[in-house]
Amino acid sequence: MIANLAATLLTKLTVSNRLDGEDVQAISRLPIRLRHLQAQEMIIADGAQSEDCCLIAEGFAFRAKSTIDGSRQVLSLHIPGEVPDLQSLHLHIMDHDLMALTPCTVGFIAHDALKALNTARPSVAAAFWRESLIDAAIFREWIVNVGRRSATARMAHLFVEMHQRLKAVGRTHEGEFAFPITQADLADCLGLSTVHVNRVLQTLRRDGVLAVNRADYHILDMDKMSDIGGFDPTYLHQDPSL
Amino acid sequence: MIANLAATLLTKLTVSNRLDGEDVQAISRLPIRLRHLQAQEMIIADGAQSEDCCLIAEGFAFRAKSTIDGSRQVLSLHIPGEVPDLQSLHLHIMDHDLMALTPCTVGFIAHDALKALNTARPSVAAAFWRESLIDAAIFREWIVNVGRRSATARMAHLFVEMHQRLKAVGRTHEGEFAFPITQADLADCLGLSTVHVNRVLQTLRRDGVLAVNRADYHILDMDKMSDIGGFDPTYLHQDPSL
DNA sequence: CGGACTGTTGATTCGAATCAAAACCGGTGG
DNA sequence: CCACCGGTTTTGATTCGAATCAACAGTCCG
Repeated sequence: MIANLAATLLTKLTVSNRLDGEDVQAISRLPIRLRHLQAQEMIIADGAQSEDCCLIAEGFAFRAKSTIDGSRQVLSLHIPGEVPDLQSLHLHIMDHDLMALTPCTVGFIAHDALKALNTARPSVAAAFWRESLIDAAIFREWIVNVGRRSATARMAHLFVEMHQRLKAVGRTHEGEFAFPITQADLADCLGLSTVHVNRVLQTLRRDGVLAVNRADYHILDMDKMSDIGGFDPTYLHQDPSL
Repeated sequence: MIANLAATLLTKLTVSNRLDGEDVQAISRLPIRLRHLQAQEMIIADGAQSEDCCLIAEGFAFRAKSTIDGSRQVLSLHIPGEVPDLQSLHLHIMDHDLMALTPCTVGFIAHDALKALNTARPSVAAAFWRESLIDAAIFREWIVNVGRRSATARMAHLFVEMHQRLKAVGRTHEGEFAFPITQADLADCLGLSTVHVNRVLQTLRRDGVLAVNRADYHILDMDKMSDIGGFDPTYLHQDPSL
């Protein structure tokens, strides 16, 4: 079990980082507390302080922030192998919510254990730091997305990003991937209304670039979809040598 | 000179981090190469690889990304004491532009020197990591800003944020601060058109919450401005103990 | 079967973009 | 000292993308 969890983490870490055998060993030895979560279950709430980090083993999670007038903005989507609250290692108060998007299996790793690992293995610390910087790079792209792209481009960009990230951990099959998100949550990712999300989805389907069947997304024409979204993968920093 | 640059960096670092005497010494000994920049001068371009980080000593800088259709989104604004391209330490290719907003004095610090410092003094490494996480926290808030807030709220939020950050390094006087930005650049920060920025500015002035005289911004009613922007300072993580 | 989400459709409104032009400002040079 | 210039700010008229409001259909599940 725990071995499986660590393996998921390692799969993700090695997308963007080089780790040697000792690093892998040390990570595999991390004590991880398993937990199962329901869809929409809160993992850590805005304002809370936590003593551990959450590793997603199976399912999707998201981070979000609510404004006073009740509207919500999703800040990031997280896939298996990611640690969406890695920042809590150094920022001790949450400035947003972390929630399960779908039913999830997650592992909790104590801050103390992670800190000890970082001290013992600087290369692992560097990898985690780099992961948190990639996180920030994705935030930057999302600022561009909601700030300057049309509704259609935004949505296309998000789909290509999710495909690219899932592909890197082997969770796609020729443009197809599981993406279990409601249109309402999509709207909160993109800064749009659900009604408009629904309409934009229809045009993407009508134009033959996307097929959706429940949670099964299929990007039928990746080049066209990338074009529509103005997608450039540089910001994902998936090449460990760069 | 170099001592002055390091002092500016230390002022900023100690807003959010605890550093001991040895840390301060080590930072003060960093070799820094001085440079003067004109307004709108490129510091590092999207796609470039750099060997050093840029410390702002005087003036303002910004990071921005351009979409294919030519529009631009500003991702962050940077004030004296900040290192806007700290991420280049671990992400070796730029995924956005870094430019001077105003005439700037900046110091360049070699990656090698910073990496040596991080190895020698883990507490400094932790401080820099934390700084980069605060950077990410600000990105998150900006996603909310452009994604879910009205034009007026966005602008108010940005003004309060800038005031709060400048205040922390002693660059405000009772709601007044120098903020030398054109309405066009403001528009690119907020995902708005310049025309609309101009109109929103007028309403803020008319409502008596803001006075602007060239680059001199004066928030006349901080509570009201914070209210309009829905501002909550938690995300700035200015308390080193949290 | 009924109820609660989720997705879909249509009609209407509204905030902000766009287009276009004028006013303003600081600097430069004749 | 004033005419001129480029950049910035301001104003008005119009258009447009997306939100809102409201209702209805589909699907899952107890």
